[in-house]
Amino acid sequence: MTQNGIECCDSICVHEELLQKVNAHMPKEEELYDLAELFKVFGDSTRIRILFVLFEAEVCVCDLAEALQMTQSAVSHQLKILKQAKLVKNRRAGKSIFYSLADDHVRAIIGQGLEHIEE
Amino acid sequence: MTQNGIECCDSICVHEELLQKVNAHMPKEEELYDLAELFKVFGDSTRIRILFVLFEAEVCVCDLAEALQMTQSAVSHQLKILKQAKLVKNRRAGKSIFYSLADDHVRAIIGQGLEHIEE
DNA sequence: TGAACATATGAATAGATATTCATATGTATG
DNA sequence: CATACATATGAATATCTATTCATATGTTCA
Repeated sequence: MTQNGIECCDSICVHEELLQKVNAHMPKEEELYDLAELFKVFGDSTRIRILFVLFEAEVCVCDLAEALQMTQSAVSHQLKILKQAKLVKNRRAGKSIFYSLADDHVRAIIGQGLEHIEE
Repeated sequence: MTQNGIECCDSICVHEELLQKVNAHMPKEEELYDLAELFKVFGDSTRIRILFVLFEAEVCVCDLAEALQMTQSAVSHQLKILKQAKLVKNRRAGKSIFYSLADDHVRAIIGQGLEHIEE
């Protein structure tokens, strides 16, 4: 242990205070898991592209597939994931189903992400 | 085609205007990819937990391992990923290496994520 | 310099995931 | 009601990824 007391890492001198502070502020297991699951949804360029389309307008599945040059099935699978994460919502109009952004968190999160990578 | 012109989805009547608008605003392939890569880094509960520890203080690897009850190796591998994404930085102090948050985007992004899941 | 310690890293493995293909569900229309 | 169309979904596969294990790198100190 040195004068300032911040020396590391003998098992004897693990920083107990720090560990207690960390444990006090660490979210619960479930919240951490949900948070990771949410970001996982943003962590795929196909889904990111879908979200960028929805930034422009409410769109039906077949237009999404056309816009992104993807299979209807692939788009549909990803839309399901986006919907489960409550990032998009949909409504039926005849045979078609139109998707749109669920709320403004999507823009906010992607906006922050863009800021970070554009440094 | 119906009166209002927003009927979908015969190949004949894909919404050309929409597609053009989408293409005009869609980021480049590389930017989309980088964005997805960034969120992928947030999309793992181990890395989220590491970031929450770093919210409290600058910490060495062995304390991180202790705090999270993980192998030094596992922590080190994840720290590498966080560093590549420029979410954390490090400095050497003797034998130890201390990690800390690279900038405030990390807090902002996680904050937005927390807001979303807490609805 | 050599021993002990803190961290990094490569290879291997087990588990997760995006797309494809085939098909089911649900809706409008003749 | 039967057909065509738009979307959803289950299974299979190929790819990716987090952890583990063994070991390498880099630092301190005697």
